[in-house]
Amino acid sequence: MRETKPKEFSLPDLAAVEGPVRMRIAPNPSGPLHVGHSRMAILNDEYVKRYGGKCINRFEDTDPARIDPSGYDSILADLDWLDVKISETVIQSDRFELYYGAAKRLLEIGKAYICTCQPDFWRDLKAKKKPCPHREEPISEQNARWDLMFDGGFGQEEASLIVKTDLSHPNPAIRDFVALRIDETPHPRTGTRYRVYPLMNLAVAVDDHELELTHVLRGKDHLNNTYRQLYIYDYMGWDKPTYVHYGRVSMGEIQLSTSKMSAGITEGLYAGWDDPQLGTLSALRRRGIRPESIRRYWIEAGVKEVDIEFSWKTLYAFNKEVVDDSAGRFFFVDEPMRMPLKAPSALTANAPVHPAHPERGTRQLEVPAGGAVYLSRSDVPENGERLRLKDLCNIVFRDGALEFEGNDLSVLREGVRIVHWVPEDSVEAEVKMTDGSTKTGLAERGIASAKGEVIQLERFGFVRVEETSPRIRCIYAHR
RNA sequence: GCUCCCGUAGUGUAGUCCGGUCAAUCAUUCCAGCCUUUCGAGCUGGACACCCGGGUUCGAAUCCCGGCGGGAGCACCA
Repeated sequence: MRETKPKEFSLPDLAAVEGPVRMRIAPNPSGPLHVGHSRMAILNDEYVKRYGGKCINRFEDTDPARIDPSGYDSILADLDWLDVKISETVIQSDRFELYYGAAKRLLEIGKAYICTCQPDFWRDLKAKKKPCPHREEPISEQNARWDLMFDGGFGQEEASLIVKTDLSHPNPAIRDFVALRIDETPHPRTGTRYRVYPLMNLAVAVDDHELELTHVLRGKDHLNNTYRQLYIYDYMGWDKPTYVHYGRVSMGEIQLSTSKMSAGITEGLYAGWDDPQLGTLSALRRRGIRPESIRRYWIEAGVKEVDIEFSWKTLYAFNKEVVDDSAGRFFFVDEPMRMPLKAPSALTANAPVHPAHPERGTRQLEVPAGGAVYLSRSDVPENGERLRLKDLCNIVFRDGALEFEGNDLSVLREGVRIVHWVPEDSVEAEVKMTDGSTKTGLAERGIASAKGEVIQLERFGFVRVEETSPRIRCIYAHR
């Protein structure tokens, strides 16, 4: 059965939808969000938008050593910028009692045990499909050890609560898993109030159930975690949400590892989390990449379980579409070379602010008689070569000067190149590129009024004007 | 090593469940042409794919088997 091709790309329908959905995004507050993270946020948001319901933000901060306290705020800001609608935010470090309760119950119904083996020893046994000596000990023993865990009778790695699955499970990743551990590291939010920390599989299963989620969307790197969490659901007799696992995204060259970005910042390699070299959302925002473009990208990528390669080219193409209509045009000359212009009189260019919108007017650029213009080094013509100075006139280059050669546009048919230029009264400007370099040059004066806007530097690319004083500073977006 | 998942053009994606209308969709990319004003703009056109091998069938991208390839997990991280 063939259906008419939808003009707009859209996500496939979710399975098992009965009324409003409840979904969640579950960031770890270890730093700001990057493009990779934006996928889960946007996908969840899209489905909640389609079916109605709620999208819950849950901070997963159950590893005190891996939290950057600024993440709680920066992630919320990033989500807001992405236009992801959060109905409610919960923080796992507020909910430890809930996890303890579930863990205690698992212990009491014989589906969990407290192990005091050396971790390596326990892992080896597991690999051999053998139970550790504590696995089948009586409940009284287990309870005694539970108390010791909480009272401080055990130190880090001396005891942990383990959920039983199936030791003979063919997949070694699914056999018994740790659910509660002891950690003395102070937590940024709760300090030393707790010393027993849940691990993700316990916390996630309990929360997904408590929050009454209908659908869980996650990367397929969590596939085995899903299988583990399902054991908890079964033991507790909970209804299961519908899981969707999407494939891995390979992002290519760009640096996305939170720890590496953080290290790069301290080393001075990057100016901050929003350095244009990075793939953080704050960096993209600075460059003028619009959230709509990112959203469209992830919608087109879909939720298939295949691994995909991220294409910056495609994202840029989408962004160009979003941004082009409102981007005013300006001339910027990189590596400027002063070229005397021999013309019979003063010249004035009336360059359109936007070629598709004549109603927005023109930029008037004056070249006085006997004056000069600047060209980019790479545009300097060869002796005898003719050029079209865009929106100004035709010239021929002879003996180090540009000679006026009328204004007849038909020369373009002969293959004469068109180049951009700036007059002598232009202002210094710099463009921060995404490879960390900076291009300096001259821009027409009018650019000073475009602060904060995304503009197109003709024949150079789209940039966002970040500062206009004391000097013009732009961040490069894409061509 | 063990386990699981996946395999349509350069990159994504539709189609695969319910085999024919698929000599395979759309987007992006790339190339060419057009355009008396830019462009890396616009328009038009073009190029590029069903991992391989068997089998079932009148007919397979779609079903079966085998191979190959890619990814993930086997953490007291998430």
